[in-house]
Amino acid sequence: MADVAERAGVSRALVSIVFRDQPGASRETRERVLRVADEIGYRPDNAARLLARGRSRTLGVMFTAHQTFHADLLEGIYGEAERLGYEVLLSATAPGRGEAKAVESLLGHRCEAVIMLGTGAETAELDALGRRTVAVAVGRRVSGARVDSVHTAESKGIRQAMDHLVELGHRRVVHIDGGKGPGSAERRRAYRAAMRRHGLGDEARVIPGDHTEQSGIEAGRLFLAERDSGLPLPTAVLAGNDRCAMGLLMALTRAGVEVPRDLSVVGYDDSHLSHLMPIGLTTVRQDALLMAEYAVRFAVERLDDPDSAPREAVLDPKLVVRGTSGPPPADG
Amino acid sequence: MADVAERAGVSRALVSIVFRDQPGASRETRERVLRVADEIGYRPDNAARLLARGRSRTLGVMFTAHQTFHADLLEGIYGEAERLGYEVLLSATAPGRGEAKAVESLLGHRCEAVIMLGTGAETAELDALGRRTVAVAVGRRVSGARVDSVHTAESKGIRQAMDHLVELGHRRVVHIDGGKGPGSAERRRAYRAAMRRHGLGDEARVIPGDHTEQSGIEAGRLFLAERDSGLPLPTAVLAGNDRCAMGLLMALTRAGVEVPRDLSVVGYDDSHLSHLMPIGLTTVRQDALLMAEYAVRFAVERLDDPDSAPREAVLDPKLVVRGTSGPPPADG
DNA sequence: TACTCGCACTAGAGCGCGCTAGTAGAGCGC
DNA sequence: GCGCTCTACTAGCGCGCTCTAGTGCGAGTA
Repeated sequence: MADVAERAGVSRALVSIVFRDQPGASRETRERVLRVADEIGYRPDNAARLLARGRSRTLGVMFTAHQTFHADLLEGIYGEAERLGYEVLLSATAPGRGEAKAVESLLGHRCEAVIMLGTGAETAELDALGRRTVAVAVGRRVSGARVDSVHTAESKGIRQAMDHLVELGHRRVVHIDGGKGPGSAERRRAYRAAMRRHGLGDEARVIPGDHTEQSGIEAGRLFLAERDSGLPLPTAVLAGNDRCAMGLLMALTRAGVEVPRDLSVVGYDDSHLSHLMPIGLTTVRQDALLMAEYAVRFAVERLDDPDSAPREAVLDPKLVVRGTSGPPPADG
Repeated sequence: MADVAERAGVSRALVSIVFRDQPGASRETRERVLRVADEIGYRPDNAARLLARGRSRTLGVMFTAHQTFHADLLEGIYGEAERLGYEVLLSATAPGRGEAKAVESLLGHRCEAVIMLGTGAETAELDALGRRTVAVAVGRRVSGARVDSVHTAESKGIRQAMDHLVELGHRRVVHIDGGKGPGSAERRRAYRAAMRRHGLGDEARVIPGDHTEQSGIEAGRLFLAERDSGLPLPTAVLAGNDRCAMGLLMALTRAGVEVPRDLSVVGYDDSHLSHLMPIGLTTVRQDALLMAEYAVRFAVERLDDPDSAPREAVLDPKLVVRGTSGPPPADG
């Protein structure tokens, strides 16, 4: 910076003004400074900038590497953040790298806020984080913590899916649980409620799982083992999310169970994956773009007014009927 | 920091020593400082740290949000970086956010090196970047640029896949190109060479595409349209990568073309996806973990010795035969 | 005793910027 | 001529830390 100033024949302060696009420099000086900077390859140093300014205008985003829905969200986050003049830093959770680590990394790099995609953290942990910094949880309902949240009305989505299945004639509808995954508790509850509402309370069955393909595969194996020992297959399965649904589909199809003839499958997320099955996945769409926008806006607005009450955006999901759902088999 | 020093009755310098885990502080002072820091919630400020230290010990990683193979790589990168005492910052490319932007963001945050997963940049751009900072390209061969690279021996992988297909009896093997995607040029070349070697030079056919599901879908549509106008289907397709293969599979299966009975499909990457098709995808495995380790090590070693010549790690890929490849139809 | 040595600790410069307070000079009215 | 304002620019402190060059002190050595 000093070099630039000297070469351009101005003070360092003026160079600073030029690079911050602030008024107080004439048109020609501005151009001269920029030209000189370009010549000697000067680029303002972020660390020093942050230090001097006190604010980083950077949002940290924690996500899970293999969660395809997160990739959808990321795109939206980048867009909205740019529009509002914020930078985005990413930190992934992965096997061997827990949420705490990912968040520490973000905070260590001076993010002013942390947006957590699909966190599985306890309310108390979230609250602690929310008190230490600005935090937004996406894809999960949070109550009693100093954290904004953006999620879809899980119950509505599940209800739509259940109505769809029951209308097709299904009765033995099983739910594969999402474990501690975001939204799981609500989905489970909504599933139970819907079953009751349709007079199928006795048929309700929840299989523990999580939001990975693996848990879908395991559930599939379980069903097959049950069938082999004489029990009937469910006629429809409501998976915890699309990845789980994909795993289930794979396990079933490999074993010769035909979807949706023998069994219907419904996912949740409408992630990229959903279009890609040979027969499209019937699923519940969450509007990733809109969720991303809300998340960023919540973070930014709370930065401007840190003491406002935690907010919650609840978006309406929408059932997308594709090829994996159909009438139950005649003997079902 | 000053607060901590005062409360603990020591100088700021000593607090610094304690937090950097450096020798020069007695056991009890160390504990006292840490206790005090904990009490008042002090955490060292990264920006100031970087500024003062001159080094950030942070690696930047550019990746593509929806590229599942990148997620595999990320896990490996985090692991190896941690082992070597480096932090990792992520920046995604996405629609509306090009590579240049992603890289600028990383550099702006003081990453000492940039690891680019699957870059489509020109050699000249890479060279310019390599001169400005330490850069490593993963998944793509780079020559003539001041950049280290890690990739698999594309030609070997393609050759294995082609040998496999020809051995099964295929002759009309078509290649869907990966466009400007990493490794595409080599794969295309290897495909042509393999066809010639098998005496099928006249049958060689490359369809332009890229590394997305969409391009697989389009290729599928093309094949189907050709079939409808009386031309024969290819008997096997070598896709640019797994995502492309998935798209192709979807398009074909929907149209009633049965894989591998009517047509065989081979992918490239052995990403997460490959296991998930109802019939597993025959594909060429790239060892993501090993690639990640090489990438990180190259970056770190070049930081220690910036003037060393660019290095290249070429790993051996391995054909993984699953369910999408079989003998060609009798009339093929 | 006088000296070196090692350990625990401190003073203070400096990292590369942003920002506040201030200056120089041009233009204007009276 | 004077004071006034406005624009274009500058001096220099401070952000929170690291790091070099020290100081002081007790133990070991000649």
